[in-house]
Amino acid sequence: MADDSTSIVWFRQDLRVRDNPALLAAASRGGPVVPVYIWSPDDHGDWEPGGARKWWLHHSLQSLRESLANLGSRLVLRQGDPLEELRKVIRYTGGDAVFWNRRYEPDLIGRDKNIKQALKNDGLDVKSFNGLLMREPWEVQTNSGGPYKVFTPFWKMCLNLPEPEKPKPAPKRLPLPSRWPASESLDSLGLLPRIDWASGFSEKWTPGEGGGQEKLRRFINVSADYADRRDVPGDEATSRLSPHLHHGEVSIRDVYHRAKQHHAQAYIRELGWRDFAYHVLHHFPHTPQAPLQQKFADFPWRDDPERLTAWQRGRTGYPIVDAGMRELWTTGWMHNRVRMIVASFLVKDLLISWAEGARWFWDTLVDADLANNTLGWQWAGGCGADAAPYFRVFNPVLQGKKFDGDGAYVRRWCPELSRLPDPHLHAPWEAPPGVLREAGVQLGESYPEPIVNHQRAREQALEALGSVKS
DNA sequence: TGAAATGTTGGGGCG
DNA sequence: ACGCCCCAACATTTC
Repeated sequence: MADDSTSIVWFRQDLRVRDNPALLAAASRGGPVVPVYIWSPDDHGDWEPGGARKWWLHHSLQSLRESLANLGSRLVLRQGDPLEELRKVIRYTGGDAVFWNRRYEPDLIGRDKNIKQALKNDGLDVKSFNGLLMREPWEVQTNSGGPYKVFTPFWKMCLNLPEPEKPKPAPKRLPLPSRWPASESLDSLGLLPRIDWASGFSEKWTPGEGGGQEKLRRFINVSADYADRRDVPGDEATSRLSPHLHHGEVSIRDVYHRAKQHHAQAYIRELGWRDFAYHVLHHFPHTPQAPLQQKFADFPWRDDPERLTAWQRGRTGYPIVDAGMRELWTTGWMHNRVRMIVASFLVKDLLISWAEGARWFWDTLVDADLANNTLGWQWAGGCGADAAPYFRVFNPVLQGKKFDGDGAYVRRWCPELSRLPDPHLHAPWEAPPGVLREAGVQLGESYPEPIVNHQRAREQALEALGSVKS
């Protein structure tokens, strides 16, 4: 292999320099390397990245540019049709190889396949790698050769397979080609919101590889408590790695091996859910749009814009639900236990379609991920893989008392309730008038009355969902 | 990765 | 001392 042959690395959902197989493959050829990112939102079909993720992407690209600068390189930013832009870069730099790490969204698999074939026809060396998952969707099969629809047997099978490889360090340096292609400015991609609703995000998040490594380090130190405390949203016992993992800023292999060293089995199992979500999405590519279980195809979900808005804005009158929705709006993220609670509330208490919830999460979550979002919402909706049975209805008051007993979470996100004593915090409408007055709470004024009666809503949901026939 | 309804048990109060 | 009731605590079943 000639030392001067130039390699293009097409960055996508792998915005890191450590343990990046495509980047390492390029670097190991010994010649110049051209890192490229192409903004092409039209390729995502109905699932163009939402507002929160675009905010994240902007900052992540900035961070990647700095990481590459530390290796003596730069990042070429382009927008438009990926094949066209790649060809322009190849022509300009005289590159003879293109490497990338695979993506798995249904719309992108087809696109990438076409690009690979076209570039091969151009006479280039084209290779793709796994930079995102412990197991790629097709690596895991039932004994009869089909896809899994239930997590536990899927995970059992995964545990029988050889371990994910150890992560590899970043390349030492990336030589520049003699001709450097033009790059658009980061601002010109228009990723930042016009109205600055994301100001709360930067207090909580540092997008990019450095921020991800920092979160990983912090989490590993407390990971011994994960199994016991991961369901307590007022604690910081979960990893908060999801947006970093989604954007590929930390390597899943890195996370896996660090967690394993610390015997964080319960956490590794959660990483397994992520692989499972990709597995299901790959084998059932219609699931972002339609329920996996056919019998739910025509379910008469309610169209109730008023209640949907109340849910979105955190004004349902159920403190744990409202706290979660406000955390989401303010920080672009929500604790996983609370995601289940608010999802159950939308789908079962309000009988609004899981798809409406998925849409809202898609636009507001910095970790919005088509596989995880689809699996999670269909789970809550009872219509997906390993779905919650229709009769499993979360009681928002009991969930609040059980997982936020000291009220730290609700008090943080619903400060207008913060002076309510613990016994009434999760059901303010049941508090005696004197207690409410004392706490400065005026139901219907400073905090909403419940928009539905949970007991009645539960019965209606059981009746409606129970009539679904297979 | 639930909750409510129903059933069972066992201890304490009390006539 | 005994039976009866109450009810909390736990277990099981049902949705």
